[in-house]
Amino acid sequence: MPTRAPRADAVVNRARIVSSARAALVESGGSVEGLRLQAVAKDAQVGQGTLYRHFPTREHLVAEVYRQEMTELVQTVPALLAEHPPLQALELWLDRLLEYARVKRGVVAAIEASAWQDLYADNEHRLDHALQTLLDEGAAAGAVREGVDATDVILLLGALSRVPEGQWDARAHTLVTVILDGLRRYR
Amino acid sequence: MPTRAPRADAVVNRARIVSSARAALVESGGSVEGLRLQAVAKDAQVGQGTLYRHFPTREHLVAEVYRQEMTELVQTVPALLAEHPPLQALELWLDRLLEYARVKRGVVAAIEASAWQDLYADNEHRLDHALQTLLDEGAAAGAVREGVDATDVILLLGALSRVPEGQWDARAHTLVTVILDGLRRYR
DNA sequence: CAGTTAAGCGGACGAATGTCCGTTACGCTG
DNA sequence: CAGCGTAACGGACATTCGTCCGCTTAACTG
Repeated sequence: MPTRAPRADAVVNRARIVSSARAALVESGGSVEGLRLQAVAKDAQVGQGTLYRHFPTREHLVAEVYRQEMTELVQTVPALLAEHPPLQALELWLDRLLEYARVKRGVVAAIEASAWQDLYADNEHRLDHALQTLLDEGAAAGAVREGVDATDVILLLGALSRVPEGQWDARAHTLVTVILDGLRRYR
Repeated sequence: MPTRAPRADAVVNRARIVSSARAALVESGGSVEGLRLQAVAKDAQVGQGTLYRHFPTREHLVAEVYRQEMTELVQTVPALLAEHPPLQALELWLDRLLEYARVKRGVVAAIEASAWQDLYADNEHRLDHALQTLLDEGAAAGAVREGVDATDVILLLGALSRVPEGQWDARAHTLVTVILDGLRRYR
């Protein structure tokens, strides 16, 4: 039962929506809740219904905009674990997340959203799975506390998406440090 | 230059708006972003403009709904500090916050909002000040890390307002524990 | 009490969101 | 290539938000 490929016009429209959303996110400083979907549809030259048909919620749209970033964050976990102890791997991974989020503020919001909804059709972008791997390896090594799962951490990392634009440098690293230290297992 | 007292009808309308908002929040499980202001105005039997005149944003409205809770959380800090070491006082205070938030899910959202806007006319409800006192005393005692301020902690506590209804028991205490342990200063 | 002032009102209005129905046009098949 | 099925479309519509203007009325003063 092979599903038919999307129509060519739908593929083009979808790409145009994503492109317009990406530009609008840059314009709004990565503010997902400030993303005006009507304006995105207009800029993409599609009707409003078309936008919602492709992306049922704004989270779906943002997740698609940042698909590449999510993939990279997920794919970097095995290499970090291969080269570093689990806790250090976790720290380096969080630093990488900070780098992404510094430039593209919507990434954290996309991560938050993807923790609660299955926004991608495959596991390649399941950042919660990747993060869970880091936590599991850390716990197995006795360096990360048990009883915390990836969703908990994503909830906490959500704080990053709420830092005002002008306070990123003052707060972001501190937040991640507190979270990381809270995850440590001290003996 | 004494300011005139509010008119009697305005006082009544304001109280009706708050009462309707409180009921609506209970109905929606404390979801602030799901609070429909038009419905609140209608239920309160006031015009839409009247609602916005009294409460310019939904955060102002929610802050008023939970004014009593905020006062109690603020006022409990000196007593906790008088009877316990700072870190333990902080822990007990966070436990108290959890109790409030368990029953009234909008309390954390009100705290979040009040960290960024001056929503109360006095300092009696400045929860960020109260929390800062706990952090300062803890740092002075060498038990809480330095370089973290109340706003950082409030950002992190924002995770609580995003825990889905059915997962509170599974996650809330863990989140607060991670935050608290991240705030500790280990030597 | 009457007159005045301005606090406070209601709801019309435009913008934005999300839904859905009639129409269009893409892609497949014979 | 023509015809058919249906994927996909545009945009009207109702709802909600937030603003603002003309009107109402509460409160003060002489």
